[in-house]
Amino acid sequence: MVKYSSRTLNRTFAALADPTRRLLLAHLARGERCVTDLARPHAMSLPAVSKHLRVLEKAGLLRRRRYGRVHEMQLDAKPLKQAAKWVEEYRKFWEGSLDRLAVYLEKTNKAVAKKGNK
Amino acid sequence: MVKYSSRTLNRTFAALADPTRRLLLAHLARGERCVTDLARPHAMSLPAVSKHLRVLEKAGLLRRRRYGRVHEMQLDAKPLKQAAKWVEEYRKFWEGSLDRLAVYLEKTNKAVAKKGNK
DNA sequence: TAGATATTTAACCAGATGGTTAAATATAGT
DNA sequence: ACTATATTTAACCATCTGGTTAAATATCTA
Repeated sequence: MVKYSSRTLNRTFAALADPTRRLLLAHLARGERCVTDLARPHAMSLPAVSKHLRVLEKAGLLRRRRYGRVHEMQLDAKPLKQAAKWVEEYRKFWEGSLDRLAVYLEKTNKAVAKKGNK
Repeated sequence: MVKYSSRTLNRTFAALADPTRRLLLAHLARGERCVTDLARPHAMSLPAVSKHLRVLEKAGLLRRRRYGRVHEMQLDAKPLKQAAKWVEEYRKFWEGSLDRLAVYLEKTNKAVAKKGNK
């Protein structure tokens, strides 16, 4: 068993739950970018993107450095490591999904038989 | 590159962002459970747990079968597979984090030198 | 049929989220 | 000093979220 910080997982998964933020991370994965560059491909205002970046920052998924008026963002994937570990705990369950389906169908049939029909 | 359904990832990550729901999944991983059993260890009302279960269900993370008045829940981890794949795309970034830190420090020093101090 | 049990639905509430526009702040360039 | 650029902050709004309590629904048991 791995030890997880609940708050960290909350923030990490919540940050990943938004498609704009996942795209921002993907862009960051291709190098540091300033806010304006990161915002350009998104059909939304700059303040909206700024907010998304702050969410990612609070989740520890990016670091910010200021060079004059320009804020340079850098991906920090470390929180994803914990998230990945958490998800991996369930790997055996999706890998065994066919066996599980068989059990499911068997049980269903029993239940149907018990009720007489449908 | 893997193909992801954005909606599925939205729902999966959002479902995982709540600690109550993560606990419910952990309990489900130990076998099927009815709503009352799942609710017992949680310090909240039954309708609250019922809502959480519906969120998990809509995210495809559990299947529900009714035996009379009892609803039996079963973990379905398949959506986690996609989530895991998405996260894994970033593995190289957290594994290379030390190299990245070195780059970071070097750049910082350059910037500091340029500005003269602090 | 009456009463207990399992679960959901409804109505409500406070606070978070994701967006907007307008204004403020900070820096850069002329 | 003025103007342009990069970014945030503020104020606002609609919708979602996570909880509550009370009532409805469905089923089981006596």
